[in-house]
Amino acid sequence: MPEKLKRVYVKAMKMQDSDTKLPRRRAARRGNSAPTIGDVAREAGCSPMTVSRVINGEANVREQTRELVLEAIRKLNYAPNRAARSLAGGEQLRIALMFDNPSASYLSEFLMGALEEASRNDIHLEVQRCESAEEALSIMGKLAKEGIDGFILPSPLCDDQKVLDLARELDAVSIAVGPGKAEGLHGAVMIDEFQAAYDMTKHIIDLGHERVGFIIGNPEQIASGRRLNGFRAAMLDAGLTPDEELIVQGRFTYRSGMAGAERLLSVHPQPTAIFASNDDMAAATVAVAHRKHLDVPNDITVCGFDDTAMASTIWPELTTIRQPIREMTAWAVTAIARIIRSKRTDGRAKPQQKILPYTLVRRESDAAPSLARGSANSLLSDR
Amino acid sequence: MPEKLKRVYVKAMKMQDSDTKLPRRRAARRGNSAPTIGDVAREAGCSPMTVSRVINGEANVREQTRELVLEAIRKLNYAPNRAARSLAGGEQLRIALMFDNPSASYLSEFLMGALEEASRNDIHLEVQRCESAEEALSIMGKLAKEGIDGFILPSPLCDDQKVLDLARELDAVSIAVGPGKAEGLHGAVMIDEFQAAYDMTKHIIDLGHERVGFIIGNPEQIASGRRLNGFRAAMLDAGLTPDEELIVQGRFTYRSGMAGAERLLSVHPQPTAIFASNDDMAAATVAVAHRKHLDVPNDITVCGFDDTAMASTIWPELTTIRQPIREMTAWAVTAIARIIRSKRTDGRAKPQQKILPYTLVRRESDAAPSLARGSANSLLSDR
DNA sequence: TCCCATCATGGTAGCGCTAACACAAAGATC
DNA sequence: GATCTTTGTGTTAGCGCTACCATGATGGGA
Repeated sequence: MPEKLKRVYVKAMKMQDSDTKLPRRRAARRGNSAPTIGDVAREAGCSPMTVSRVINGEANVREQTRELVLEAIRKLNYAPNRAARSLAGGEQLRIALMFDNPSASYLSEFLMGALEEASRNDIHLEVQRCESAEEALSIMGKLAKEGIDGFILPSPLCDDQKVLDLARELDAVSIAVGPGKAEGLHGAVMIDEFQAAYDMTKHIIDLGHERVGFIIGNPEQIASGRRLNGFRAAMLDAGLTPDEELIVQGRFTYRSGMAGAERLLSVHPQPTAIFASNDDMAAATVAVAHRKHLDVPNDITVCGFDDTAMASTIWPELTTIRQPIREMTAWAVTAIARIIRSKRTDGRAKPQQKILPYTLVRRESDAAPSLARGSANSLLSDR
Repeated sequence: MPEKLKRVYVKAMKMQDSDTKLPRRRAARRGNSAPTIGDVAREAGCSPMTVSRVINGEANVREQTRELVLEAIRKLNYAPNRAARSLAGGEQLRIALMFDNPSASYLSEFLMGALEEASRNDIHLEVQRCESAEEALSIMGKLAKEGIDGFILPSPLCDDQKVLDLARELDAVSIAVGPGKAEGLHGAVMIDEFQAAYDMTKHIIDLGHERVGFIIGNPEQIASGRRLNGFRAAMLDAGLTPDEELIVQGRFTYRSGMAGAERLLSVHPQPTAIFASNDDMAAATVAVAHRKHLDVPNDITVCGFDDTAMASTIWPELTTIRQPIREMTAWAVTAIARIIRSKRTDGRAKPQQKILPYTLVRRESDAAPSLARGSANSLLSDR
């Protein structure tokens, strides 16, 4: 063993010598001299190969050696060079993150989750905005021709049948983020929309509300139906028959939320709570309520869904459901990587699905119904 | 020349031969066999080096050769391997994108601009969220120790003196995005906040308004003062003396916007227009106006600043100023790269500054003042 | 006791690309 | 015409890392 060590050292010394002879070469090549696997090896007294094994957590390294290497890494503050790694590894995954909804407040979460995970796994992420499903189709086609390995399709793209069809056709791996008909795709991450809506409804009921209004989301998105079903089920389970007059159609937009809220608030007796299928519509509901001089939450409880920036920007801040968007995209990225790998090895890979937990974020827009109910609308004070 | 070509061909053939002898090697190494620079060279009948030159747009390549190579590239659908490129290039820039403001609607634009540019230039981007200036400080310290090359500091981080001080101390290159005191930093990108506010004010005045209210932004951010000054200057230039009662302090938050709007709308005679220093405050102003049964824009014009998602979500959609956030971050990334390079070559680099053009986005929240002014508040119809 | 698995490690040969130099051919300069 | 430049191209030697095999040391079963 010492014999070998010596050999390594000698080689290292020789390299340094030749450096002295040709100083320009190395100095010019690498601007900042970050420590390499070789430096670590010299420090730990082993070969670069062993260091590589330790870094990659491979088996067959003696515990003692591993410790030595780890200490050397810590001492030199070594970090592996990604470029070299993926070059030598030979694997170069490219996956595209498509998104519609350019103003979606969850976009930042969405990007962050994907980005972080991609950089951790040396995956090249291509972020693609598209204004419409049609544009998505053409972009996907182009990328597929360039040989992209996978697509991440967030809602509402994964609600679009044409997009789904195309994704199925291409031989890239596609994963939906959000409640899509994942059939044909290679996987999907989502929360349990039904249960989340159920929980929120139950939360409202537990507060004491009996007349609860509901604004449905865009009928073209699958989430809308699931949320509505959750609402209905919770009402029924609480022994309350949902008043069909208090269930109105919306389209996930602020505008549609305003219209819905206007309708709901002109029903008699008025609902004491309104559960909107997303935050934009909930915010619109708050605005309409305020215009009618109803105080939120004292005269009326308003709850949203999604926990977008809107929810915590307006006043009062909205009680809503938070989706773990970041974890969802992170999972999507790793899942794609996993599927592609197993596809390259075994040939085929079975689709994966993941349901992540949501959170009911309670803020300031809900309260027990006021006792003096009915026509008594307390005037909103100026502050 | 034909003599040389032949040599190249021969070599290429030999390579293929050895491939045949050791088929596992290459096949196993690279999963998908993307064309390499060598394939292009063979196709074009020249050396890989020449192909490299063409790709990198270097001089000293005959026009005819360049065409040949370009055609080969097109034919093979070749795309350079990023990993190999940055490995061989020896340069590995790592820059951190710090951000506070987690709910900032411009975050997605912000990320997109940076991401795109970073991937174009093979720069490794590290996205870092921080909840506070303190956290930013500690993160920056940690990253600096890890040897990061640069920081991108968007507002409000670049308004914080401590952050600025730290950035100056570290030997990474820091660039502000937004109106910071860029002194000491290596550069800044921004729009002309003064002129933008001036233009918006002028737009409002040109509509016929004379009593224009203004809600100032967070006093700790430099943009606030500049926007205020722009407002004042435009009023003065139009021969209108700004009524000090109609200039109220805000803090860029929705809540502060509500308070400001309440104050402004209780002044007599009421202003016929309110210019809020950002969209959140403008949205709050719309909400307050609605609560007072003032129609926007017929009874009162409300304008914002920034063109965040909020501006185009609420109803009516806000007339506002759009900053070219995407271009700004893109510029920041390339500027950092440029500065670092010239720092490594010449030793020192002069700071860079860039002012990008903004746009006044006219939507539905502004109109000429109604003729029946004063106490006549037309009731808002239900739709 | 010998042989063959098994383990821990080292050596070698690239991954795809570019920096640096080499070199021949064609002008430019005296 | 001899020398120096310039121009267009090729050759060589890596960048930092990992796949693949080779090797030497162990250990158990024949």
